[in-house]
Amino acid sequence: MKDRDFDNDLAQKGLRRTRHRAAVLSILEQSQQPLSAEEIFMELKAREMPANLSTVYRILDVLTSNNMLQKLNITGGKSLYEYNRMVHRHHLLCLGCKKILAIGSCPLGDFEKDLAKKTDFSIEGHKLDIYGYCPECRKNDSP
Amino acid sequence: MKDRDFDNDLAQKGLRRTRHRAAVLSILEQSQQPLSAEEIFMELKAREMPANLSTVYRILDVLTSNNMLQKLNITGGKSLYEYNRMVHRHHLLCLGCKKILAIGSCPLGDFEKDLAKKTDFSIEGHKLDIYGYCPECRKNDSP
DNA sequence: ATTCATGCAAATTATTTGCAGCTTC
DNA sequence: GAAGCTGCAAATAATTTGCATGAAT
Repeated sequence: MKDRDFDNDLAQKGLRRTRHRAAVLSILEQSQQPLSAEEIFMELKAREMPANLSTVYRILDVLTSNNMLQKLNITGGKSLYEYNRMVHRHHLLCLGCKKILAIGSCPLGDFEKDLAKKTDFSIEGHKLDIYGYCPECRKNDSP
Repeated sequence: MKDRDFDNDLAQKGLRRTRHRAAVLSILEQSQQPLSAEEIFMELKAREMPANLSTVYRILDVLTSNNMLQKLNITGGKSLYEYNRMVHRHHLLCLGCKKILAIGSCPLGDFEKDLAKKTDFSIEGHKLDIYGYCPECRKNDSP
């Protein structure tokens, strides 16, 4: 039932509806955190719908270029993917335990307008990630 | 004479002063753009001070962990490094020609305070990259 | 003299690609 | 049936590591 919705989303974008694509969308839509290709690969296996890792990468590519997902390059290591909820979203990362929280609000609207004026760029978007230590890690590491 | 300064900087951090380290600092300090490990590798060769690529990576690592450089993971491909000028700096990337401009100002001070209050994180820093099309690329691609 | 930096080659990690067979339209 | 997914194995790209040698303290 869940996956029906994703099938429609895929069709609307003119993409073929395959079990794997719908499943990837479902996994990311349900996840609180952005996931790596490999984590998605494992979750697919857990859902009895195993796919090859390269297939996972190809699916993530298609869905990202169709704006159904967003690709995050936060760490320099592996890329993370999240369901694109179409609301403007940023991330707060814990430097200790590496957990990632999504942040709802964004203070950059006026700043971008200003910047466009100053630089004569057309501003298309931005990435903002904020780093710190979460309450738990601060407690455990207190000097 | 330039490199003397960097030697001092290295010494102050308790790091050994080697020609290669000073040269990497000098290259990045003089560069308008963040550079990749490979670009630095080539620039070292151009300056008649060739180093092995893995040495370059090791140098970039040390200098980054000592806060003399900043590592940027903007693209998901190769990491870029820039001289840490200790002023708060962000980047404006052209999606067309991939040029990167540094932006001086940052609007996030109050936002971070707010966020710290709401989430109980201690905020240590952030990364902000802004994407758009530069004047030239807009001219060339106008539909 | 000791500690650490470097070069080299080989290993690792994340991701991409070519091609044959199978699904979806 | 044609277009285009998928699996598999092999290729690539960026970065890391082990070890012997050489340079900085």
